[in-house]
Amino acid sequence: MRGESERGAATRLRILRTAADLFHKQGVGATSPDEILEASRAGKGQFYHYFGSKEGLVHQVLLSYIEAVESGGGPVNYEVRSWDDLERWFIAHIEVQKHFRMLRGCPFGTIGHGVSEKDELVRQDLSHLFEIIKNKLRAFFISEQAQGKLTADADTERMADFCIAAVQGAMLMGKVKRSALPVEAAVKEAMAHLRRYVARGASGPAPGASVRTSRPVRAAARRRSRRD
Amino acid sequence: MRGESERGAATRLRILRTAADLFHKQGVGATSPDEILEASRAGKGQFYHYFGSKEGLVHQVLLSYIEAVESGGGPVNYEVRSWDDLERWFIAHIEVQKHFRMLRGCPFGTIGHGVSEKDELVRQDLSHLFEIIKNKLRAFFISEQAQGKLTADADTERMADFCIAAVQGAMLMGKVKRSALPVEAAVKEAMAHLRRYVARGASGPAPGASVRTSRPVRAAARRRSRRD
DNA sequence: CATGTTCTGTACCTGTCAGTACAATTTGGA
DNA sequence: TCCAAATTGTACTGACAGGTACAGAACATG
Repeated sequence: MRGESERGAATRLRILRTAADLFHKQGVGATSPDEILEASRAGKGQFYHYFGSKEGLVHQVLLSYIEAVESGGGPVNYEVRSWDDLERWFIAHIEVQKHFRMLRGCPFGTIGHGVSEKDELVRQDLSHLFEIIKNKLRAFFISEQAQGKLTADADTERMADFCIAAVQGAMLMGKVKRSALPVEAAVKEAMAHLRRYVARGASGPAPGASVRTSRPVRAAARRRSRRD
Repeated sequence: MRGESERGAATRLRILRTAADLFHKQGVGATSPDEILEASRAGKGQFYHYFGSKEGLVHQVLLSYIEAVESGGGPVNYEVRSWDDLERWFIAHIEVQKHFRMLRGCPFGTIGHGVSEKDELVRQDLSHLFEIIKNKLRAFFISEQAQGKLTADADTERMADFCIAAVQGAMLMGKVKRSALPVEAAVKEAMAHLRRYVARGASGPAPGASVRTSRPVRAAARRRSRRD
């Protein structure tokens, strides 16, 4: 017998998913191994067998997030190829938050705010994760720029940083105020700002102004836990 | 003898300030009363005499933040009366973060991300705090609008929400990446966006483009703890 | 200086934290 | 079938969490 059996992999994944959900709900610090184990119906044995320590679990959770961002498995699609895609990317975050009745922020941001000097490894994982997201967004801006569709003053790196900051800040406000209004306000302004970098007379698809709910996001969010 | 003596008030304030610093540094959940008490050289007796519980302490810390925002005691000036004031408001946040070597985020945001459903009182305090800040920023936009200095599509409430979200998100990214670059990028884009609401031909002071360090902020930040 | 009040320090309590030890059980291949 | 590795549950540990009890010290006023 070598490596991991099917049963083991299932248990491991069950713990991982439960942990991710609890971390998102109440933060890493406020979540004990015991709580995760009870919710995932597993024992201490498995936990330390598969993850070694709580920090190891957090690392694995973040790796799974990175995987989801890169492969598109999560409720948010990071493959942005048009301005409408970008708008959907923004709105997807609002939808996820609404799905949890405005009780939670962004899972990445929630973990990020909990890091201190002692959690250097976690910080690096998160930094990497945000860097991946940034580069995905930036790739779109660069592509547009290469086609001459952006104004001269557009800075693709700054634009990507701005997108992420706006979304993170918006979701924090949504959680603190338990309201979607500030989130929608911030996202709307952010999107308006980015669209102003579209060069006039560019032949790209006309930027639609309507803010609609993206269906795929809703469906994906529904897949996730419904209880809080 | 009635009320609080001078000595008592001093101890109380010492605990309060130490707690605020530790909460900012490592979050509420990761800070124990014992740790606060040791750092402020006080005993358990005082702690529960003055604050009743840890939650009571958090409440008092947030009240002191509200007071600082309203009276202008802190390192950030929330009395915005010009576009340059607004730019200084943005930059002040970056300066505070730099002062702590990019190891911390915003004190409000750090506490905010730690709240869960169990901390409803804390959440309300924070919501109130952000509302005050929002209204201070909004007051400036409304004033500009009343003078016909804003374009027709400017929405003062959304603009204020956007300011706060941008700053909060920017500071989170700064902390996670331990770099001021994404913070400066996000703040620059946010400021550029807001300035585009300035009506052409308005007679207000010409929006300066330079991003300089505001001296008063530096001095105020220096007053705070230097150790991490 | 008598006295009740405020202020302060220490000892202690119960529960939970992250983690270990280890035995029991299941499993897949020879 | 038999074995060794993989998997699982339970009991236990020292450390620390938030909080209480309480006695002693300082203090303002009569």
